[in-house]
Amino acid sequence: MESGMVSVDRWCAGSQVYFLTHLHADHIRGLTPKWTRGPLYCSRITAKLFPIKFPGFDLSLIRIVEIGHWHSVSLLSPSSGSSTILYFMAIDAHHCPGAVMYLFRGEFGCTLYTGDFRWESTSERAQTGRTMLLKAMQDVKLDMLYLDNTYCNPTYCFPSREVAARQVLSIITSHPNHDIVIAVDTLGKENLLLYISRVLKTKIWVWPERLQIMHLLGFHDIFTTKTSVTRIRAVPRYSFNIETLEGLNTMCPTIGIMPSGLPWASKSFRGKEKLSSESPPLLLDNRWHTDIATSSTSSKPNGGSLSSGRYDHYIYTIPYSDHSCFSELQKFVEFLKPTNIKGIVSSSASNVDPLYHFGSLCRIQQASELLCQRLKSKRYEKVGVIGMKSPFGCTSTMQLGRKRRKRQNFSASIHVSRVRLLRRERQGVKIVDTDPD
DNA sequence: GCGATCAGCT
DNA sequence: CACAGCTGATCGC
Repeated sequence: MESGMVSVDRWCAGSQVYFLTHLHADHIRGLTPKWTRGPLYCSRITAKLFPIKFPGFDLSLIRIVEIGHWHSVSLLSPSSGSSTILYFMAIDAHHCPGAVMYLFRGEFGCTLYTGDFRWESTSERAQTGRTMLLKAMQDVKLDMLYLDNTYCNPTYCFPSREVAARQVLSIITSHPNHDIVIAVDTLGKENLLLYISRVLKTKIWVWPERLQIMHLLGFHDIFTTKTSVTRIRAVPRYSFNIETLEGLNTMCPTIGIMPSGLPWASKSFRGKEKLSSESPPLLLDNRWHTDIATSSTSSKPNGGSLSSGRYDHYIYTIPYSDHSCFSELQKFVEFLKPTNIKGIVSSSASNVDPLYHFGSLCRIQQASELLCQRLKSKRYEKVGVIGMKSPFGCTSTMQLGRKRRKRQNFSASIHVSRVRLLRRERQGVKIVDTDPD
């Protein structure tokens, strides 16, 4: 296969088929309602939600990929004109509704693109995925793994969502007379809300657009837009801050719950925190990455007694994450034993290269060599292209989207040149050669 | 004027 | 630090 035939979460011109893993904003950047570049493959749930994100989108371009089934598409080599068949399967990514990983097989070999995913290896859901992957790859090795390396660092350690959900519930039940606001995005963390609703036998308020999404997802009697019927509200994360909580507390005692895998999520509130010596601190410390992760439920305010002190009086951060933690990534890689790995999130301060941590788990002998090459060339990279030897001796490439991450600290001149390079990339770099990466 | 893209922020 | 995603500025047709 030549370059530009297949794109995943990447929406530049030049591919014959386009794959979407899920509908979060950083994976659909570049996709517009006027899309005409080619067929777009996605899961059934994503297809159902699609018109909300892209009203007026030509739905005849959407191809639904059923989870757990092999699909195929014939692709044309732009230079030789010969055709080749791409086989692909979607596997539940356990991230947000509709999120899938894609397993590709073709003359280029076997590639798995996880997109954003959570691999709670002990859960029943992950067992299904494990079985599916085992069955789909029983006779082949995985040549390339594109991995959600959001938390690909041993410092990222957090419990399963089941455990985190119990922590959230415990906080709510320990504040029986408080209003509760929970920060959520436009998609994701539905299971947390469903769990709260089920156990507490209460409806949960959501904003009108979110209610529409809940209805499309099939949740009809659980959510409401009437504030009078419940003390629990799920609110947009961007509306969730110290000022909002302080404002709410002038009217009614209210606590906020921030479900996030980011260990520093609570710190972002510190800048605006107004210290009060009278009321006790309510925020959970963020040491869950060391102790709470291993305890069943620990939701007592300040239960872990962080030495650096208190955070906000109203906001609890809970390690409820839709991305895999480091140990889960490790298990995933051990399970798949890929020949090579590449992160789908480009470099940032604490997200290091998957090859650095998992290179020894790969089957390639030259892991360190590859890493050296990568470190030299990755700074300005946005677009990933896989190049693999096929069983037939030709080289193939596939264009893949990369998440954009905030830039690091650079000197002014380096920063400027990097901005320029990044800008050029965002305007669409066409990959012609096989990437040595 | 409008949609697409980007910077900045949380 | 930045999960995902908003707002407002700017670009380009």
